[in-house]
Amino acid sequence: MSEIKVTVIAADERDERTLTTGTKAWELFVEDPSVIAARVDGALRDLAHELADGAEVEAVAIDSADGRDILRHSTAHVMAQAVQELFPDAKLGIGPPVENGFYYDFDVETPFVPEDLEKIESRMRKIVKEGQKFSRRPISDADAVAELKDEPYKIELIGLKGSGNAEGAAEGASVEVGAGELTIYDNVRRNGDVAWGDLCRGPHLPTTKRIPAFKLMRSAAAYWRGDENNKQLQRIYGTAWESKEALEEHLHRIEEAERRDHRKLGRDLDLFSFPDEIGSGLVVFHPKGGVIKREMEDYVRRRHIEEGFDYVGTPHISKEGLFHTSGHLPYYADTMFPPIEFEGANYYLKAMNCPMHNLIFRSRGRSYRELPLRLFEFGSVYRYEKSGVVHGLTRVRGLTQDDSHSYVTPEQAPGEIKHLLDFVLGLLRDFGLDDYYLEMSTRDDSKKDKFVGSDEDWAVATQVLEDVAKETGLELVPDPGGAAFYGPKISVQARDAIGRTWQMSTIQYDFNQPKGFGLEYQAADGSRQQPVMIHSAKFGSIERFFGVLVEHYAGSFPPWLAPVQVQAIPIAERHNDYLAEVAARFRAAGVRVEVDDSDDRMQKKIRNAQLQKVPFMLIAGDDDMAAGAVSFRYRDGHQDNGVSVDDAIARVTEAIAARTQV
RNA sequence: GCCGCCUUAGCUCAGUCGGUAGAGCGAUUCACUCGUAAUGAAUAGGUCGUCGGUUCGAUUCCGACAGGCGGCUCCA
Repeated sequence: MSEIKVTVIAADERDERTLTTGTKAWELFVEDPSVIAARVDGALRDLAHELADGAEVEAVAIDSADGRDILRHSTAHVMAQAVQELFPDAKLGIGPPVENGFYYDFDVETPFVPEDLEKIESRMRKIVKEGQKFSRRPISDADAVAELKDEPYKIELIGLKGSGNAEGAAEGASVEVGAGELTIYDNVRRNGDVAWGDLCRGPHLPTTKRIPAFKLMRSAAAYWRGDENNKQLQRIYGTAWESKEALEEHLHRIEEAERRDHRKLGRDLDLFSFPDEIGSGLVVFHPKGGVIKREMEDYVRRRHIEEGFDYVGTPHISKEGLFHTSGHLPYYADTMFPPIEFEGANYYLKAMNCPMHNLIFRSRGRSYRELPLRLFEFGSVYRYEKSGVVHGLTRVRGLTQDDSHSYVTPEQAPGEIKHLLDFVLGLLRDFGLDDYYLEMSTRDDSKKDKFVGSDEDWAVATQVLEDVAKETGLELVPDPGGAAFYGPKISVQARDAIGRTWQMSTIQYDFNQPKGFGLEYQAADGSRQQPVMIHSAKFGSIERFFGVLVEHYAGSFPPWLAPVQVQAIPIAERHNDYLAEVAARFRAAGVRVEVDDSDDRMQKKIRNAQLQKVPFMLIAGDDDMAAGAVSFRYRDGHQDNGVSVDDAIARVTEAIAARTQV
């Protein structure tokens, strides 16, 4: 038996080891049970991988990012085995790990119901307990096709791999068939019987016993290879973790997100509702939600004017010719409500504001001296969102954009885009969102019929946006195919308090609409030139931004946005008049204050104010009254007693003016 | 739009193996006036999402539609 040399890498340490030929990766890590795979020369491998001379080997722990992916992928296999044992006719789709879990798609006659998931889960526990070995077996394409003759979807994937298309075949398909040779992973029982097998490139855990904690979450339909023209398969989502504790924490995080759900908080805090009588995806703001909405709008309107925008107003509806000129009807008709026939013309609800703003630009001759010309409004638009996608405030059918269009010379465009980006990021910061990245949405060159304009114009527009985006130094994520039909866009993705990201602001470079509308300005040399227009929505939509703020703050708004800023609570009825006088002074200082003079006990009033997440509770009893003072109670329960009324007003108004959280 | 699940009082939810319903919170009224998260009592409130079908009888079974939830596709 000859010797080989390998290098074991751990953290920054490199350890040269001399081993006998045929040594498997697991032999290097026997003392560490958390190691479930190895990275050999940069590639993830099973622990059963045989090491070659000169190999560089790194342990992959189950609680690392790669380790969790492997764990979840293996758990997906166990689930698929359980499903096929319980439902022998189920055909396999794909089963990759995803963020926080995994899924596997199955073609079955009847969709899974919750009781099925329970059965599958208990069968999975049995398989885990059995300690079946994940055993890798290379196989030729032809043999694989023969062996998988009953698995039509797998055979389709093998065919795609042959055409070099596996990566694009479907999200997650690359975990089944990689670029190189095919492999099958057999699940082998302790007595050597093969219990189950699946086409898969791996790697996997050594045995099913190494799955510490998992849970099936839900089932849903999903189109085969993500294409709505294909058959729908039944997808089961699950999650798997390195320990029971980690699973519990994950489930707890889900609960936390549910606790913040803006749809629930919107009802609890009496902010807004979606009356059935009006229609799906159409929101009404109640008085308390209206306060927040108005504060948002007032502030944003003021900031736009400070940044050189002119406030304009346009109608919600227009004859169809306008949307032909803008390109909406040829390219965007599916997203618009059907027309209303009226006085011999078809009227459409507008889905975007830009055509109207173009008409304002065109209403008279324009000079280069007017540029950049910046038009801004809160424009209400209506979009026909498919019934299945409507979701709370984040996906609605009627929305209000804080929409602006900057008309500039081509030379001014980069500067204007930078101006808009700085403005947008500053606004988001003012609302407490200070963690974001940019997304660069470009045209999909393979679907040119979805986009209007020449290759050259698109190239210029994309380049200009990309240059400015890079200058910010923010993380820039490509989004191929995500552009609007008339031009590429940068969007700002903001992370909220619990790390979720939301698409907010967008900035789009448009050379098409100026052409379509025949927009022009007179240049210094007397010639007529075509401006570039730059679309920009800062919140994206008021409704969505509202929803994001509710979740970001979990309903505990900073004082400047809180519907009720101060809730005054008398200890006993005899303090009502005193607090009413104090409240009048707060009101005179511009503070939104309410006095709770109901019959409830003081403790109950505190509880109510707490549940309403009011930032300042102002309590007064005999002691305070005698001293001309009040006592603060904050949402976190801490108190500050005996504060003079003047100081109390100053404290509250300062917090409001500075837009700080308390 | 597609697949699955769901819809009972303002909210959260019981319940009826087919004989028209109940709790807690909330609301109203009365009593109580209390120093930092629920005082007590009484009262009101529901054509059981809508429309059809089966049935002597439907909130319950079946169907269609509407709305919601979770996904897929799509998106501010």
